[in-house]
Amino acid sequence: MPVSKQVTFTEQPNVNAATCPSRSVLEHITSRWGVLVLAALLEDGRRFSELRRIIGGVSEKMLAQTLQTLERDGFVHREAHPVIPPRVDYSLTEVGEQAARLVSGLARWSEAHVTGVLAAREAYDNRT
Amino acid sequence: MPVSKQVTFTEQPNVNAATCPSRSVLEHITSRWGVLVLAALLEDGRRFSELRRIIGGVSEKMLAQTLQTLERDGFVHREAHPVIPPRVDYSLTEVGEQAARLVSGLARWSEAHVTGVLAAREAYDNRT
DNA sequence: CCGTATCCCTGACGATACTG
DNA sequence: CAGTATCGTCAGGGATACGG
Repeated sequence: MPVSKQVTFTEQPNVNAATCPSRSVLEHITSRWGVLVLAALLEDGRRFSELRRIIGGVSEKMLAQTLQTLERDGFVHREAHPVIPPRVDYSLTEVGEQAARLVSGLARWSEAHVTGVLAAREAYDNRT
Repeated sequence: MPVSKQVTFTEQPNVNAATCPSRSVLEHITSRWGVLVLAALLEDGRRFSELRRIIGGVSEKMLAQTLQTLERDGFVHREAHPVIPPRVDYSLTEVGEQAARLVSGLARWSEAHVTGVLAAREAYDNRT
């Protein structure tokens, strides 16, 4: 790749970071709650309330929104059972599982290096 | 991992998503400009103005802020040359290169699947 | 050239209340 | 139980101006 080219991940000229469509995919799967939802579903299919409990600190609104976004992108399958009380199961699709494995790998890498990063931060802060 | 456990990536009980320290690492390397900076540096060391040009649409403020964050975390090495006019070179550290390869992989995966995702979105929107 | 400082605004997010 | 609706807050990020 020539030096003069922009970094766009699309190989198309004149497509900058802001308008690059793959950015939206990346943002959805690496979002604050997207990562945790994918990780939770990677282990097993879940109900809404299960997800809410397993992922600590997520509001109903954000969980619903995250699940809708991931469903719309084709990463999550939603199955509503017409029973009383309502029951909805969420699971990963084929591509969703690929995505989940990738972000999960990134998360595990972060976890493995968090000590070193914390040390680096302290060293950085302690230098005048 | 037992079903009853929270998803925290730390294996520590009572540490929820919001306070999990590895989240901050993940957020820094997957941030809007973090991804693009790492990708740009993965190819080659860069000067500030080079990065600004290569990454379209980034403000000086955000580029400086992103580079500082990544430097503080120990992912980016900053070398200021005491010359007139000022010249500063940025490059990846060892861990920074690992991080860059991972996020770059995720970015390439996103790029490869963007067509399918776009189709999924349209299908989702067209169902009543 | 390489940033820092300031202002300001959008939109992400949480809290709360309500519905099928 | 599984959401939707509404409101308020506040931090991310752009624009601009200025400093070393």
